[in-house]
Amino acid sequence: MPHLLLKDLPRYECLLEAAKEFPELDPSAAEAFLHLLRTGDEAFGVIDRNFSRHGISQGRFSVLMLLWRCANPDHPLGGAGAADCPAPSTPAELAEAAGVTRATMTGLIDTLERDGFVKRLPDPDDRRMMSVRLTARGGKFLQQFLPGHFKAVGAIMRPLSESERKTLVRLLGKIQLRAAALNSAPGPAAAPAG
Amino acid sequence: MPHLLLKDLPRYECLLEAAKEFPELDPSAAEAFLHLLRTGDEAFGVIDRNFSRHGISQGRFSVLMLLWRCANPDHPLGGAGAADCPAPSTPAELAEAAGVTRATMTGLIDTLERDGFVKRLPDPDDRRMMSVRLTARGGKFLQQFLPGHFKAVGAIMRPLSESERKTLVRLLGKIQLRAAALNSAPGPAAAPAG
DNA sequence: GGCTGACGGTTAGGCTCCTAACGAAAAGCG
DNA sequence: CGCTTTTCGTTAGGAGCCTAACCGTCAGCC
Repeated sequence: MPHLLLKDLPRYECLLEAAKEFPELDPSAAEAFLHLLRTGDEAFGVIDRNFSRHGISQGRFSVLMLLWRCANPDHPLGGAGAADCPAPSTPAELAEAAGVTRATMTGLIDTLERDGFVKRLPDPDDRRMMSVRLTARGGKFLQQFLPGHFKAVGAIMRPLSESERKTLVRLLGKIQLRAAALNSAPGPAAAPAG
Repeated sequence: MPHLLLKDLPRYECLLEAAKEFPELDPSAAEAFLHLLRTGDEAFGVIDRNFSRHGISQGRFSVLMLLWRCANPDHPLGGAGAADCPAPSTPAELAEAAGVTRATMTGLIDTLERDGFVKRLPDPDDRRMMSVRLTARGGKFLQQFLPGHFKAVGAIMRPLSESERKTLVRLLGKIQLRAAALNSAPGPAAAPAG
């Protein structure tokens, strides 16, 4: 599992107390932040257990989904919208789409190829390039794996009503936008006010 | 950075489309789930950049905070509430509090001790045990690091109003509870309906 | 044509996490 | 007291991610 997070989060009263000493500490922001990371971790843990039960990891799953979309352009799943779908198939494109480095993608493809889920094909036009394809075995694996995966995702979100889910997505979207801006900003610790 | 996540999330319409083929796929659940992981990742990325700027990691930070609470019991920060604070100081206790294995904690303490932030002391009563203490240098580091850290956390959450933060925490709490239950359940992929 | 620069995939080495197993020390029990 | 079981910290080995550097190939430019 990913990050490392304190098992017991500080209580809100403790944050209030600590804010007296650190004026930079915004108690409600810290509380929301800790809950966000914590919940994301816990939710990921559920599907990660499901992943490892089937002998794959999040990274490998992402690659398979991207390649699956490429193999079956009819399927709307697997990444961005089908309309602007450039069907990533080279390691560099896959790395870009999955948000990892090319080096990491090499390793992922290595193990996927070793397990027979994908295969590398040399590009006839550009001898630098490779084309990665999903094998029949890889496609079969996804067909068997996905129902359980979707079921698990549904189970996690079951406590939320439809309107609550909408609200959650809206609030998360605000944070995500903000965080993306902060992440791309080159500045030091302090953040621009805008 | 931790997980690996698709850079471009599938759009809601695509999920709707895919649900026709996979009846197990709950579109709104999948959308909320993807946003949750994605946002958590992005938010973590912001503070992780701050961490690496100061030469530490999330794991090392957690250990320092836990030890800091132990060194200054007056401080309300650093972990669970101050009331039920057993002041973790042995590697096993730290591992339990931080939610990692003892083996991982050994590695974290190794590097922290190498950098002079903590030191190991043998327990006079039980020769198996060690006591880990924050050094003056470690405390000084935290005093210098925390304001910027809190500032970054505040910056991430700035787009949300106080009431929105409350709502977010409430919704996340529901998911967290559910995910924790699913994680501790021994069953296979499918989840109990309750 | 030949040189230089950019790009594609890979390799090497590091960090953090994990599981499995170890040796030393304590605790339970005859 | 001896024996087993538990607990503590550590070590060994693996997976996934990263950055930095590499080599082969393509493209621009004289």
